[in-house]
Amino acid sequence: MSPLKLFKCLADDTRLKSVLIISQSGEACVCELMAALELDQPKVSRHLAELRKCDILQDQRRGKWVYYQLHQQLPGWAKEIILKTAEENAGYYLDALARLEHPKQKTLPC
Amino acid sequence: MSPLKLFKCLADDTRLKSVLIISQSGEACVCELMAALELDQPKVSRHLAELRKCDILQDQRRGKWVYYQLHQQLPGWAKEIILKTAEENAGYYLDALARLEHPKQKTLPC
DNA sequence: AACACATATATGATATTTCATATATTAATT
DNA sequence: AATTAATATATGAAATATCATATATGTGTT
Repeated sequence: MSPLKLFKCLADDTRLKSVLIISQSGEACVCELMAALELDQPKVSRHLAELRKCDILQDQRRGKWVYYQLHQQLPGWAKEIILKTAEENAGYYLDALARLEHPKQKTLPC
Repeated sequence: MSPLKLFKCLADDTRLKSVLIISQSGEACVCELMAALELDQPKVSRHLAELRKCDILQDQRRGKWVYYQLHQQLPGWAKEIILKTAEENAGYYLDALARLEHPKQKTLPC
């Protein structure tokens, strides 16, 4: 993971919010992120694919749903940058995070 | 300084190397950065202008030379991200830093 | 001081490349 | 068949590079 690659990946509103939300919630599936970010499915999916391809996120299918979380092999410095950014800029993503339906609260399917 | 703006500004090879070099050297003028990065003058100047406009760097003219350093009002979290990135990714910019001529060592003008 | 000239930096204009979006389609799971 | 997710393609928008030119400072000469 080069620093340039990390910053390029985080230099987009959809991708940055996705990463920050996931860093705070632990994980999220595509349809939850669609609701949180208020974006259509191909758009969310494409950006998640990019984050997956540069090893910032990892995906895990559970039945119909694909859950994304921070990549296990994300270097420590990169993880610290993401967490520091999330801690100090809650206002940037907090309303989106509030729209994130968590599995246990979830009443309706996506 | 929004996190998105910071990451967008750092998402370019020339700008990221400039910021990391300056974070380690304290300051550098345009002609020193040209030598360090092995790039032509307009290219360096434009990228520095962008970093200046989004308040990551500040400039200071001393005679013919314009010196750039980290902006005094850069938020703590942003400065920490830059320093952490520099500490943990020396290999990314170290050869460029080695080409940076410092004022006291400088024998020739730019 | 006025002038010519060299050096350092910034910017305008434009071509090129990169990136994001939209729409349509396909794949996988139940 | 319905739901969830991924991808292909076309299009538009934004970032970047390049070349030329402008501005600012400094030096030397008369």
